[in-house]
Amino acid sequence: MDRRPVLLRDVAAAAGVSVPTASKVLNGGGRVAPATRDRILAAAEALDFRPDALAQFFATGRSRTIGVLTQNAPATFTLPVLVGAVTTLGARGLASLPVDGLTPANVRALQARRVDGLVVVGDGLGSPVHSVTEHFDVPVVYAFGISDDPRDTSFVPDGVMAGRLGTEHLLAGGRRRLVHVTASGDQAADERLQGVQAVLAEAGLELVAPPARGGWSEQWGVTAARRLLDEGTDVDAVFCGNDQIAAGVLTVLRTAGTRVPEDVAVLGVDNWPGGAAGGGGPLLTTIDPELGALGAAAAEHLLAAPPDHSGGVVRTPCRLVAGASTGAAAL
Amino acid sequence: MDRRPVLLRDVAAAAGVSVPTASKVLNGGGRVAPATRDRILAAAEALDFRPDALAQFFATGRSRTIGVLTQNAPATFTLPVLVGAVTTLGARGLASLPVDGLTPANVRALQARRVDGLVVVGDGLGSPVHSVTEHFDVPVVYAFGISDDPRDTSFVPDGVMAGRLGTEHLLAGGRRRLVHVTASGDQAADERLQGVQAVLAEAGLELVAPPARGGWSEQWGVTAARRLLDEGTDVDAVFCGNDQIAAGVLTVLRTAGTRVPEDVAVLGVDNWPGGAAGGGGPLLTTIDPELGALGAAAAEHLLAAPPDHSGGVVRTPCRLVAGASTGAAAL
DNA sequence: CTGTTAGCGCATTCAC
DNA sequence: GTGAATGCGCTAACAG
Repeated sequence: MDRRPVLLRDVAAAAGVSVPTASKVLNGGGRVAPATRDRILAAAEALDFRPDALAQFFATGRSRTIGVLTQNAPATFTLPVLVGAVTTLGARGLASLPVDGLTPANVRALQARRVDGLVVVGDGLGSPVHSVTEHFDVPVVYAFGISDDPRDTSFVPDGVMAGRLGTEHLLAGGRRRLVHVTASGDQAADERLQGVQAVLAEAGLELVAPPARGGWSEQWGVTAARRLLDEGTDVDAVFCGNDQIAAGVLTVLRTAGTRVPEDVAVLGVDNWPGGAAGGGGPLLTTIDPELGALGAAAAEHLLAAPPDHSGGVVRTPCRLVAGASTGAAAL
Repeated sequence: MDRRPVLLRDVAAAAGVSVPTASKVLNGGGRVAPATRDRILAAAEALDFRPDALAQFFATGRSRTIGVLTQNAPATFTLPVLVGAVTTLGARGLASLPVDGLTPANVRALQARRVDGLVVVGDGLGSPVHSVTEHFDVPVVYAFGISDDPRDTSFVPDGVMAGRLGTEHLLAGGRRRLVHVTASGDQAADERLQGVQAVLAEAGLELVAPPARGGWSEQWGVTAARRLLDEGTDVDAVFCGNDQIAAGVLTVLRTAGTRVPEDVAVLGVDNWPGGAAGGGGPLLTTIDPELGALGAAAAEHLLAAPPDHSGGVVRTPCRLVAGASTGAAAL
C-alpha cells in the first residue's frame, strides 16, 4: 500500500542510464538511441514507474490546474457551465479550482495557486464581465458572459439561433400569426427577437403585433397574455423570451379557455425546470441553451489554443426541445 | 504582470533573518521570539509575499487536490453531487480532479496525481459502490452510493426522512386515506415507504391499500393510478416514490376528472424538473433530496476528519418543496 | 547521442 | 531562539 515509490532514478539505474536521459525519453523527448530508449521504456514499464506529479509540477512550473472563477456560483445558469468546464478539464487530466466571486482576494488566490489557465464564468449577457486577463500571465477565457475587454475570448449562447430555431419550429408546425413576449433592455432578449424576425422575414412574414417587452418574469407573461386577449389579437403562436414568461402565458391562455396547442402554440427559451415540463411528458416546447456544452467549449478553447489572440465573442449553439405546447409531443 | 515573484528568501532578507526562520513563522510554526516574528510577518505583508504553491506542495508532499471519482458522470443525480463537492472543496482552496468511471486506469491516474483525498460518487442506492479505499493511502469518502466495504464512510440521502416529511405534510393537510405508489426491489423505495408507514403508524393510521410497487417510470404511475380508479379505492392522497410516477398519476387523475388537490393530493420525490413544475408556480409537491448538500457534506467529511475510522452510512436530510398538488401552493 | 552539473522554492532536520 | 546544512524528484542547460 505504501511501499517506497519507484523513482526515476530507479528506472535509470535499471536501464543503465543516467536520470536525465531517462527523463527525456519518458517525456517523449529528444535525440536518444532507439536501443537505449527501448531499454528505458521497458524498465519504466517493468517497475511500474509513475512520475511524482508534484515534483514534475514544481520542476516545470506548471500546475495542471485550471482556475474556474464564477461570478455567481449559486446562480441557476452558472451551474451547468461550471459542470461542463470542470468535467471537460478533468477528462484531460487537469484539476479545477473553482472559486466564487470576482474579488481581488480570489484573483490573488488563483495566482498564488499558480493555475495554468482560467475560465471566468459570468452571469449571462446582462452585464459584461470585468476582464481579469491582465492579472494573469496564463490564458484566460470567459464563459456565459462577455469580457469588457474585446481582446478576450468570450463564449456565450447563440441567442439569434435560439430565436431562429423556435420560429422555424413554429412555421414548420403551420403557425403564421406569431407574437413575441420577452424582456426589454436585455441583450439576450434582443438577440432572440432578432432571430425571430429574421426567420419571419425570410418567410415573407412578420410578427402580428409589436414585440411585447417587459421583464423575464412569469408575471410579465401573465400581463402580456391578458393584454393580447383583451386586444383580441388574432394569434396562433406565442414565442416567449424565456420559460417563465411562457409559464405565465400558458396559465392565462388555459384559464381563458384557449386550447394549447390546438388554438395557440407556446414556446419558451431556457429549458428551465420551472416552466419546461409537467405531468404527461415534456409540456412546454423550449430552446435549451446547452450551457454544459458551452462550459466545455470554453475549457477546450483554453487547452487547444496556443493563446490565439483572436479574441472576440464565440456563440455556441442551442437546441430545440419539442414539447406538447407546440403540438410536437403528445400531452 | 510578470515581475519576478517575491520569494521567501526576500522576506527573510527584508526581515533580517534566515529563510528557515521565516518559513517557520509563516507556517504558524515553532518557537520564535515575538519581536522577530512580527518583523517577519510585517516584511511578508509589505512585500506581498505569496509562497509558491508548487514548491510548497512538492516540499510537503501534499497536492491540495482532491480526486472526485464518479461512477456515471452524465447521470442526472450525479451532477448536483459533483457540484456540491467541487464547490465546497474550492471554497477551502482545494482543487478537484473529476474523473469519470471507476476503472483501474482512473484509479491509477488519481494516485499518480497524488491527490490528498478522494470523493467517490456513486449512482444511488441501487447498487453498492466497489470500495477503492485500499488503493489509496489518503482518506476516501463515498457519496450518493454505499461502499461495499463497511469500514468506509458513505453519504446517502435519507430515504426514511423523505417518506416521513411527505407523509407529515399530507397529514397536516388533513389527508387521511393515503396510498403509496413506488418502485419494487429498490432500497431507496423501501426506505421511503418505511418512512411513510412509520408516520402513519404514529398517527394511528395505515395505508388504505397495500403499497403499489412497480417501476420508477411515469408509465407505472399511469398504470397504478388507473388501477386505483378501477378498484374504486377511496383515497385522498397519493404519495409517489418519485416525480415521474407522480406525473403519470397526475395525468390519469386529471383525465378522469379527479380534482387535484381538492379531491386527491399528489406528492412525489426527487424535485426533478420533468415532473416538479408547470405553469403557474410549483405544481407538484415533492421532496428534494438535496444532493448538492450531500456532495458538500461528503467533501467536508473528508477535510474535517483526522480519518475517523468510524465508517458506516451517513444519511443526509431532504427537504419538502410544497407545490399545488397538495394544496400547499396556489395553482 | 549521453552524462555531468545545476537549480526550481520551500520545509525540515540538526547544530549553535 | 536562530541559522547552516540538506533533500524533495524532476527537468533544463550545457559539456563531452
